Amino acid sequence: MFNIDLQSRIPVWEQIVKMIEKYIQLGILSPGDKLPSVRELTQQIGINPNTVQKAMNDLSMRGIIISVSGRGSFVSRDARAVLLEKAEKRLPELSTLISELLVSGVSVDEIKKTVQEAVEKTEE
Amino acid sequence: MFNIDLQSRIPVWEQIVKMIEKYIQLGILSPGDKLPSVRELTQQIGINPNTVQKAMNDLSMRGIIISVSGRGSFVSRDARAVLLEKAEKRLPELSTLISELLVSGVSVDEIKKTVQEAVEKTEE
Amino acid sequence: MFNIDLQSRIPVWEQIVKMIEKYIQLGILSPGDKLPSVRELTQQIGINPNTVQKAMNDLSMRGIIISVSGRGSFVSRDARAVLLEKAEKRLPELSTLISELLVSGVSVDEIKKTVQEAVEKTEE
Amino acid sequence: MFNIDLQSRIPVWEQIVKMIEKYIQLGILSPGDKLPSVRELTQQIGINPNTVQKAMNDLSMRGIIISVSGRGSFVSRDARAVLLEKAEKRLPELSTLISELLVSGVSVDEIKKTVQEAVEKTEE
DNA sequence: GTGGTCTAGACCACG
DNA sequence: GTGGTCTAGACCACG
Repeated sequence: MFNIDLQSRIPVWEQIVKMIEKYIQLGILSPGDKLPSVRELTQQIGINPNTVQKAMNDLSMRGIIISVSGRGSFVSRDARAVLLEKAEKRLPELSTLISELLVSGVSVDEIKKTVQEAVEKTEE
Repeated sequence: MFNIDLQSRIPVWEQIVKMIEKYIQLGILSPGDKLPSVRELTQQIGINPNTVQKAMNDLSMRGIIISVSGRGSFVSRDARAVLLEKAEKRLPELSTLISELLVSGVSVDEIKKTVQEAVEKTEE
Repeated sequence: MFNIDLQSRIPVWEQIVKMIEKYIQLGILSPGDKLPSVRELTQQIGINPNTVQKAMNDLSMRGIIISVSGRGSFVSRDARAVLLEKAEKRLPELSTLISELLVSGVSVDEIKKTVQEAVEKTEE
Repeated sequence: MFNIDLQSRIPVWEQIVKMIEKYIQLGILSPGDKLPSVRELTQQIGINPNTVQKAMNDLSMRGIIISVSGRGSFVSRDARAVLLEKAEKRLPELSTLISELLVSGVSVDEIKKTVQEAVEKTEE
């Protein structure tokens, strides 16, 4: 369930954050659902509790999950809204990436084809 | 001429690399042209010489520039080819980004609009 | 009748204590009145019996209620006096909060307005 | 310079956050100023580096400081604006506290006197 | 059992 | 030297 790459330049705690966000976006985790506990995730991923805790803390501070001491962590009501808002803010990244590719000599056709394929593949 | 963001999570040396690559791609620097010296760049950007050196080493190792000791660094003949090849390899990044945006709830229309605008803006 | 916020950082047992104190202060519960049993409260609030018990112990220890084994708990004679004494001790909290708000740049007017409104709203 | 109470129910990292916020609000630290390094604070306060790091991370995520790896942490441009915004959100706390005191039997006069004194003391 | 805090300390990339 | 990441593990209050 969790594919963590310890060699990646992306910190492990961020990878955990991304994974959980993805599960929420895909509807595998819905608002109100209980997340696995820090200890469970620790065992599943085979990693230190503090690293998991850091991921949970980040999600909690951004209002994506709500952590209740002694009870567990739960997907917040507006988790998806928060994630959508975050994604909207990433649209400039898309602009930048496309500019860079074009300037490097990648053709418009190639870019549009890649975009189209990504859209189709995701919508399945 | 050099917009370096010290607060960015991208290392300064990588930002310098990107800048020089961009100048080459835009034709501001052409094959055979002499690059400013490490000293000049250091002063212009107002940064540690080692950082500039690291950027130059990276460009040199990838065959984008050729450093001749005692004479300076020059844009290589096949600099643009190297950069195109690198860009082609970045197309999967585009796929990934689009998937992530879609999964987060960003609409296909919004993405296509952003892509179109970026293309038009760059082609001007 | 009991608004318990499980997500609050304030422990549930403290929230129960506050609620009961409030009922006494508002005269909904008067000296000599019998409190609902632990069982009743447990069901009403839908929470662990130990948590309710902990709240009762605290109230009992501070002389606000008197627990008679086998008979139940009753509001003590000097419950209100105890609560007033406790409140007087909280005046420094008020000072601290106001200082913090002022130092943060909140205007004196805004603070006085908030104070006035709170007074009027409570006195109704 | 740092009064940390290890016995307090407020976590040490939060106490550090509060301290730094206060210095910014009082103008002892101004936008652009460099904060002491994690290691310096660690020694000054006599506490574990991770605890200090946690405080810095919190300030950084809320946009109050900007941490530049390898260079240090700096007070952000809009640090004071962020702090003011946070304080405005705390005005309901003031309402609640006053209501609670009144309901407990504290007189309006006593409350207004305390408010007035706090204002005068802070404005000196 | 649960999340949260804290210590002690190693290691990393960057500048 | 700097911030950031991570491990290993203890302890706490709460429920």
